[in-house]
Amino acid sequence: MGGPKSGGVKERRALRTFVTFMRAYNSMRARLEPHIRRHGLTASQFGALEALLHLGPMNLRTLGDKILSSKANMTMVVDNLEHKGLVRRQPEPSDRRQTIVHLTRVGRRLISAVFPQQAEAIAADFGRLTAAEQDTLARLCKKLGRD
Amino acid sequence: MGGPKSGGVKERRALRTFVTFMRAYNSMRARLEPHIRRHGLTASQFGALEALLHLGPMNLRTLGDKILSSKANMTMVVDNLEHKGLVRRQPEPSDRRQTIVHLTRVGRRLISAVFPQQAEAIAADFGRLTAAEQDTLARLCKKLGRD
DNA sequence: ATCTGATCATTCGATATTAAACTATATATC
DNA sequence: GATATATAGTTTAATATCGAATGATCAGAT
Repeated sequence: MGGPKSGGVKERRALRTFVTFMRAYNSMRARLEPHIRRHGLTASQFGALEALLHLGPMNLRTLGDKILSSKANMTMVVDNLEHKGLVRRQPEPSDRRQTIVHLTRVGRRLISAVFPQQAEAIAADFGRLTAAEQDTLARLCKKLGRD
Repeated sequence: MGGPKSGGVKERRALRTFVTFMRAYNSMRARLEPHIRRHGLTASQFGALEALLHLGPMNLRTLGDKILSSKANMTMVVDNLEHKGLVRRQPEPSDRRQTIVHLTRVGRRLISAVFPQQAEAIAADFGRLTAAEQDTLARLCKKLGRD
């Protein structure tokens, strides 16, 4: 278990790795987010539009699961996207508890234009790593990501 | 540059790695944050208290830099910590623009108790990786984190 | 047919977060 | 010393975020 105060060797190594991991995440986010905001979108709004583009219309709950956001928050995000005319809500007759979110034509055009730029920025960012290094990173992240 | 629609091989690999990386981050955060919240602290509040414990009193700007948060946000975070009696603001006579944030005795006791538990939880989380894997992860994250 | 428990979306209240405008103070330049 | 520029912190307005409570609806059990 290590010393009583400073934590053991294992703990110190984990903390060191954790801090580096968080820094990498934040650093990448700091580089990528301004790109999205330049189009007047927040990260959540971008995530929602991207999910709708690539997975098709879905209800709020499912959309929230995709972008790792609570139900309560999705109401807000979809509200704001709706105000911008990028999505619309459609009642689901087969289950009247549900509301299906669709991209509007404007929304589809916007995310279709923004996503490739974002993908390119991500690729540029990961260009710091070789292909083999990316595969290693992905493998390690998968082990961390499971729950 | 790859195909006109789907992006090149490099881009697809980067996107795949990116998604896995984000999932790992979110998964870890989801496991660690409830732990902090059980003590009535938010992630930002925990980060601020931790910085004050390990680095000593500092002004709002510096504290914001440490926990990667804007000046405006620090005003709010420190406000809330002050309301809870965990920190106090102290005017800096040598530069009257500045306000130094100190831990109170209660705040110090709280973070001194909570931090080791959090460190332990992080260590448990990273226990999914071997020591060598953690070092590899840290090395790759360092390459991603620079800017 | 009705009751019970689960699910979907919304609302509410609190905190986080940023950008931009603002105040007060400090520093540099002339 | 006056003026210009920069910095620290706050305020404001907008969005994000969560937990908890609510209302409507659905599905399964009795």
